[in-house]
Amino acid sequence: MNAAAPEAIYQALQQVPHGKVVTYGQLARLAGLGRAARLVGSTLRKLPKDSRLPWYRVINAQGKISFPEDHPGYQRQRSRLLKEGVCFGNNGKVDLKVFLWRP
DNA sequence: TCCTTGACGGAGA
DNA sequence: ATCTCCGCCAAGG
Repeated sequence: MNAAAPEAIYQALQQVPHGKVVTYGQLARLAGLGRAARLVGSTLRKLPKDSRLPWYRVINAQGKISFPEDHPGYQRQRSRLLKEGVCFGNNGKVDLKVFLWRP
Protein backbone atom coordinates (compact mmCIF):
# COMPACT_ATOMS: atom_id res chain seq x y z
CA MET A 1 0.00 0.00 0.00
CA ASN A 2 2.92 2.29 0.61
CA ALA A 3 5.35 1.83 -2.22
CA ALA A 4 5.78 5.61 -2.19
CA ALA A 5 7.15 5.62 1.35
CA PRO A 6 10.76 6.25 0.28
CA GLU A 7 9.80 9.51 -1.42
CA ALA A 8 8.01 10.74 1.70
CA ILE A 9 11.07 9.89 3.77
CA TYR A 10 13.47 11.71 1.43
CA GLN A 11 11.21 14.73 1.45
CA ALA A 12 11.12 14.89 5.25
CA LEU A 13 14.84 14.23 5.54
CA GLN A 14 15.65 17.14 3.28
CA GLN A 15 14.04 19.50 5.76
CA VAL A 16 16.36 18.61 8.62
CA PRO A 17 18.56 21.67 9.19
CA HIS A 18 22.35 21.76 9.37
CA GLY A 19 23.66 21.02 12.86
CA LYS A 20 20.53 19.18 13.96
CA VAL A 21 19.55 15.51 14.11
CA VAL A 22 16.33 13.49 14.01
CA THR A 23 15.52 10.00 15.24
CA TYR A 24 14.28 7.22 12.99
CA GLY A 25 10.93 7.18 14.71
CA GLN A 26 10.54 10.92 14.46
CA LEU A 27 11.36 10.83 10.77
CA ALA A 28 8.80 8.10 10.20
CA ARG A 29 6.21 10.32 11.80
CA LEU A 30 7.21 13.37 9.80
CA ALA A 31 6.91 11.27 6.65
CA GLY A 32 3.41 10.21 7.64
CA LEU A 33 4.43 6.60 8.28
CA GLY A 34 3.32 6.34 11.88
CA ARG A 35 5.66 4.18 13.95
CA ALA A 36 7.44 2.50 11.09
CA ALA A 37 10.88 3.47 12.36
CA ARG A 38 12.41 0.28 10.98
CA LEU A 39 11.16 1.08 7.55
CA VAL A 40 13.08 4.34 7.69
CA GLY A 41 16.23 2.47 8.57
CA SER A 42 15.98 -0.06 5.80
CA THR A 43 15.15 2.69 3.33
CA LEU A 44 18.19 4.78 4.25
CA ARG A 45 20.27 1.64 3.93
CA LYS A 46 19.52 1.58 0.22
CA LEU A 47 20.73 5.11 -0.43
CA PRO A 48 23.67 5.40 -2.84
CA LYS A 49 26.87 6.65 -1.18
CA ASP A 50 26.88 9.68 -3.40
CA SER A 51 23.42 10.68 -2.25
CA ARG A 52 23.24 14.36 -1.38
CA LEU A 53 20.61 13.66 1.31
CA PRO A 54 21.70 14.32 4.94
CA TRP A 55 21.28 10.67 5.97
CA TYR A 56 23.94 11.15 8.66
CA ARG A 57 21.59 13.42 10.62
CA VAL A 58 19.46 10.41 11.48
CA ILE A 59 20.28 8.63 14.74
CA ASN A 60 18.31 6.41 17.10
CA ALA A 61 16.11 7.53 19.97
CA GLN A 62 18.90 6.98 22.46
CA GLY A 63 21.03 9.62 20.81
CA LYS A 64 23.46 7.07 19.39
CA ILE A 65 24.58 6.17 15.91
CA SER A 66 22.85 2.99 14.84
CA PHE A 67 25.98 1.27 13.57
CA PRO A 68 28.27 -0.93 15.63
CA GLU A 69 31.42 1.02 16.51
CA ASP A 70 33.53 -1.31 14.42
CA HIS A 71 31.40 -0.70 11.36
CA PRO A 72 32.97 1.74 8.85
CA GLY A 73 29.72 3.65 8.63
CA TYR A 74 30.04 4.61 12.28
CA GLN A 75 33.07 6.86 11.86
CA ARG A 76 31.74 8.14 8.57
CA GLN A 77 28.55 9.37 10.18
CA ARG A 78 30.32 10.59 13.31
CA SER A 79 32.80 12.80 11.50
CA ARG A 80 30.12 14.32 9.31
CA LEU A 81 28.10 15.28 12.39
CA LEU A 82 31.12 16.67 14.20
CA LYS A 83 31.83 18.81 11.17
CA GLU A 84 28.39 20.34 11.61
CA GLY A 85 28.98 21.05 15.26
CA VAL A 86 26.99 18.14 16.68
CA CYS A 87 28.82 16.97 19.81
CA PHE A 88 29.12 13.51 21.34
CA GLY A 89 29.42 12.74 25.04
CA ASN A 90 31.93 10.29 26.55
CA ASN A 91 29.24 7.65 26.22
CA GLY A 92 29.15 8.21 22.48
CA LYS A 93 25.74 9.83 22.68
CA VAL A 94 24.46 13.06 21.22
CA ASP A 95 22.61 15.30 23.66
CA LEU A 96 19.14 15.26 22.14
CA LYS A 97 18.02 18.09 24.41
CA VAL A 98 20.40 20.27 22.46
CA PHE A 99 20.67 18.83 18.96
CA LEU A 100 17.33 17.18 18.25
CA TRP A 101 15.45 19.02 15.54
CA ARG A 102 12.08 20.26 16.75
CA PRO A 103 10.00 21.36 13.76
C1' DT B 1 2.53 -17.64 0.10
C1' DC B 2 4.92 -18.06 4.56
C1' DC B 3 8.88 -16.88 7.34
C1' DT B 4 12.76 -14.15 8.59
C1' DT B 5 15.30 -9.99 8.78
C1' DG B 6 16.43 -5.34 9.92
C1' DA B 7 20.39 2.13 10.10
C1' DC B 8 13.95 1.19 15.33
C1' DG B 9 11.00 2.35 19.54
C1' DG B 10 8.38 2.14 23.68
C1' DA B 11 6.50 -0.25 27.64
C1' DG B 12 7.48 -3.40 31.48
C1' DA B 13 10.08 -6.03 34.81
C1' DA C 1 20.85 1.27 33.64
C1' DT C 2 19.94 -3.52 31.32
C1' DC C 3 16.96 -7.02 29.26
C1' DT C 4 12.61 -8.80 27.19
C1' DC C 5 8.78 -8.60 24.60
C1' DC C 6 5.86 -6.66 21.15
C1' DG C 7 4.48 -3.46 17.27
C1' DC C 8 5.62 -1.82 12.47
C1' DC C 9 6.27 -2.71 7.51
C1' DA C 10 8.86 -3.47 3.21
C1' DA C 11 12.20 -6.96 1.08
C1' DG C 12 14.16 -11.13 0.11
C1' DG C 13 14.61 -16.23 0.58
